[in-house]
Amino acid sequence: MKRITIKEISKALNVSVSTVSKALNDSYEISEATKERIREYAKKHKYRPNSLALSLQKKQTKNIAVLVPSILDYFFAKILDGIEKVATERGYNILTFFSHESYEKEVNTIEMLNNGAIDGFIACLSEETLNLDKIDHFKQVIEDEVPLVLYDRVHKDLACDKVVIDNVKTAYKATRYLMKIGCEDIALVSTIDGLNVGKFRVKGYKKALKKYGHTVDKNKMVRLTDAKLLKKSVKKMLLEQNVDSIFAIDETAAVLTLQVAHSLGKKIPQDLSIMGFSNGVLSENSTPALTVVNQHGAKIGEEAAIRLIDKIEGKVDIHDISTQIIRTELIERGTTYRMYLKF
Amino acid sequence: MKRITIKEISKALNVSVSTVSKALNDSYEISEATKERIREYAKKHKYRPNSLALSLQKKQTKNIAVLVPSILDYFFAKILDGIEKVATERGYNILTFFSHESYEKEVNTIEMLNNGAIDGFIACLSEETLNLDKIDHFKQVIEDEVPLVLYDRVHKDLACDKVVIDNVKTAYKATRYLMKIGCEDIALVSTIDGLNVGKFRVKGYKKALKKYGHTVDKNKMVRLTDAKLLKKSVKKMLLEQNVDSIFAIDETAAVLTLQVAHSLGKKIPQDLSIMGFSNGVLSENSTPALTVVNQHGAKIGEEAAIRLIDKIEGKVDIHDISTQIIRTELIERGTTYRMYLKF
DNA sequence: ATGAAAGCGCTAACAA
DNA sequence: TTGTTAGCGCTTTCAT
Repeated sequence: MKRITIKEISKALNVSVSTVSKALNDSYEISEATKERIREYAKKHKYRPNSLALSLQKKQTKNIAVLVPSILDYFFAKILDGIEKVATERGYNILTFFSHESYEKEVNTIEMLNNGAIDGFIACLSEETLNLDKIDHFKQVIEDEVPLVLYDRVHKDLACDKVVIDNVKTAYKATRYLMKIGCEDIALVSTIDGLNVGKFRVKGYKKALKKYGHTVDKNKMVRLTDAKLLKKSVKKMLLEQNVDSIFAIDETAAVLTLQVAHSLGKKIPQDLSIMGFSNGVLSENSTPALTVVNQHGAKIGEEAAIRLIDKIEGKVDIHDISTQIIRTELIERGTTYRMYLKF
Repeated sequence: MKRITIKEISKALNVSVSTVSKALNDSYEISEATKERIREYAKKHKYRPNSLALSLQKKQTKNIAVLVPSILDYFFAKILDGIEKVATERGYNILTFFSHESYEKEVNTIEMLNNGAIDGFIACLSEETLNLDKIDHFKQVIEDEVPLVLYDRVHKDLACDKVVIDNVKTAYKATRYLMKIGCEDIALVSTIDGLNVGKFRVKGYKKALKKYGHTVDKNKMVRLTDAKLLKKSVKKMLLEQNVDSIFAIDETAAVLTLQVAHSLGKKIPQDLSIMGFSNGVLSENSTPALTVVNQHGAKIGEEAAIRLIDKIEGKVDIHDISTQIIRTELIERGTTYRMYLKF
């Protein structure tokens, strides 16, 4: 059965299109009798207003675009889930795009969409974009006054709303916690050294070490993207260096570190404490379960969506930009040994 | 800077809107000189055609809706990733909705969208929908002749395209493999007994047992949704029953089973073999890594998208419906002990 | 080679 | 209370 239009209803019922439109929108101008007649006919023929025509007219689509580096990453999945939740509640649909860390995909997506197809953007910069340091496509969005909210991986030169965590502070907290429970030689392992957030975490780690009189030792920092190479390096470090704990600043690093430790026959946490970052399924289900600093993915997504929609609906002035910092939390589980609790 | 329209260009250049339209579409009717003038002006003022107006006119949105039970499930994330890949390649955007296994959310989503907002649906039935056995909302979509492709969790009464795996056969294969490598007492653990796919897998398991002369023993089947209860039951089973292997028909079941086995001090795979289903991050990163029957999530998504878009673009007749069965594969890893290889 | 006009489906200001 | 008309931004026939 073909979809029916307002025009066809008007013809069938011998009234004008505007009468039909008003009746269907329950306008006070139309008599109850006419309304009833029209409603009945509409219902019978399963009338559904064409959303494109509405959008064109109202100049708003109720669609928002969401750019995600990778949906296979649990942290981003949680963020997207949070975004979708709020969007649905507030009557918006989300168009999702996975950049797979490609600058080109990111640019293409934005260019394709920045033409009235959506009411706003929620995005996380791809790794390549960050490395290339090319952000003109986002600048264009801002210039066009299309609402834009960046999350997690942001850029200081982009004057728009942001929802992030404090990576430096969180890493600082995590490192300090390890010292608190008695660790003396805290190593660091990272598979995300190419990301600004990764660098921030290293910064926080170093800061904490210095603050409490420890020295930063290059030999106790393994920062590699390749899993095999990283495991090899961690193994070497564990064998050659004096290390009683490891701060793995991303989930992959944590899992790999745990595997190396197991393969070396280390008892976790007695022989070695491990602190993870971000609370994914892997961290939760490892043996032992990982102690981590958790970033609330869902919350990040929700806040980003709230902010964006507030902007879209004019509840917040388009020029009023803010950076929202979502709190992180330490979850103590099985990979850290609490010798005592200092300070 | 506000976005510019074709009308404004026409005014500025003192030509008609149709001339501008044709010029921008590189029509042969327009002189090169005029085209150049118009193109230049358009470029200078960053003209972008309004996609809504185009959609309204062409009666196609280049948007497809994707319904996913939960994006936090790695298997579904892979499927969505596959869908997005194909959609992007073929110039379509995807609107994503997460039902969180809610019938109501599913119905609302479909009703909201079935009005020209999208060109087609790709969906996986929610658990609640399956249990309620209410599928009128999908029937309506089919009746409206809006292209629809169902994946993974489908329904026999829905006459539309489907992309699935053969759950019975795959479970049969997995069970038979365990027997092949020498297992005599194969138990089954499931956390998805509420799903039709779960029931199919149990069926395949039983079928294999019978086929090779084993008896189906209720005491060796644990089917519970709650993690705590399930672990307790599995533990009990492992202590009281004679079991040399376990077929965990979903990833959660596999992980929990592994945890119980560890807690009981079982050596895996020497004391107990475990076969998982679906190859998620957990299966890959467990210790030991799980032997699993893998379902190719990305492939499922890609095929679903290809089929849908072919339907949308009329490359396939709307009434020509098919069920595509994606092959599964056994990945042998660390949780199965190969005593020998029978048959 | 260019333009006028109709139409996609709908809303809304204005008229009757 | 109901209808006429213009317009959202664009494409496309049909004139010119």
